[in-house]
Amino acid sequence: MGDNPERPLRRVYATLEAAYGFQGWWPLISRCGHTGFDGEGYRLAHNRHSSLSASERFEIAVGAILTQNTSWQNVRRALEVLRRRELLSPDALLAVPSEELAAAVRSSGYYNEKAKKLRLASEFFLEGGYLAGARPPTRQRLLELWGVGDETADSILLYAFGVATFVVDAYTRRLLGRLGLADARTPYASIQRLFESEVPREAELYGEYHALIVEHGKRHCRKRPLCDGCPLRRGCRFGKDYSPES
DNA sequence: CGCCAGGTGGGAT
DNA sequence: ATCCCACATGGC
Repeated sequence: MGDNPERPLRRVYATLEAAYGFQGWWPLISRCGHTGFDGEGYRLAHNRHSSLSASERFEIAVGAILTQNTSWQNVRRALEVLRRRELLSPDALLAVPSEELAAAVRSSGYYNEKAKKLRLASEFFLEGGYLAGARPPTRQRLLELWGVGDETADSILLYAFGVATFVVDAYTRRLLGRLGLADARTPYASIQRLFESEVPREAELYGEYHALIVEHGKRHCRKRPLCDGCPLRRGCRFGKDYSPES
């Protein structure tokens, strides 16, 4: 995958994979088998050799909500607190007072709203029986949940349930903008369609692609771009050797 | 200090 | 449909 000039997003994938290597998202604190803290990264978990437990699925959904407009660093601390207090299950989470839950996720910001979102999501998963049978909810059902929008719904579907839906986030939008493939007003669904029409519809591939975009977003494609050494310099409007064709 | 980080819902235009 | 805003912490 990667060298079809008609499909620029295949080439982008190949370039990012070559530059950063296999990512293997989603980062799961419960799979690192240790106590504490490791500076940059928890081990990645979701790859084709390992399927997820109900508890891991729930942790992913919680992380997807907590990371709304928030750095993963801050989310990770909150997840650690939740784990230490044994609140990383829908039942346990619903059993504590809202104020206590909010305090636990304080570091992730918007903690009152996020506490409410976590409670609603917990009820949703319990009542739908989604975690037990690993039977994914529909996208539409997820979107009916207060606090779950397009990106969060797709993240949960893709990373917690292995449904092949492409996740579009701020990094994705920014990258496509700089590559001249979208602009600030391109709707979520259009960007998603762009990827899904070009990239073979496989959950592993979508998961890896999104992870690579996030890595690229952190290393180079920030709001203020760091074009030095950027693997996508060629073909990017911010790069020195911009050329629309290549 | 100010800006930024893997958004979302509610309200006004 | 499309803007505008509140929501909030921690790192640089």
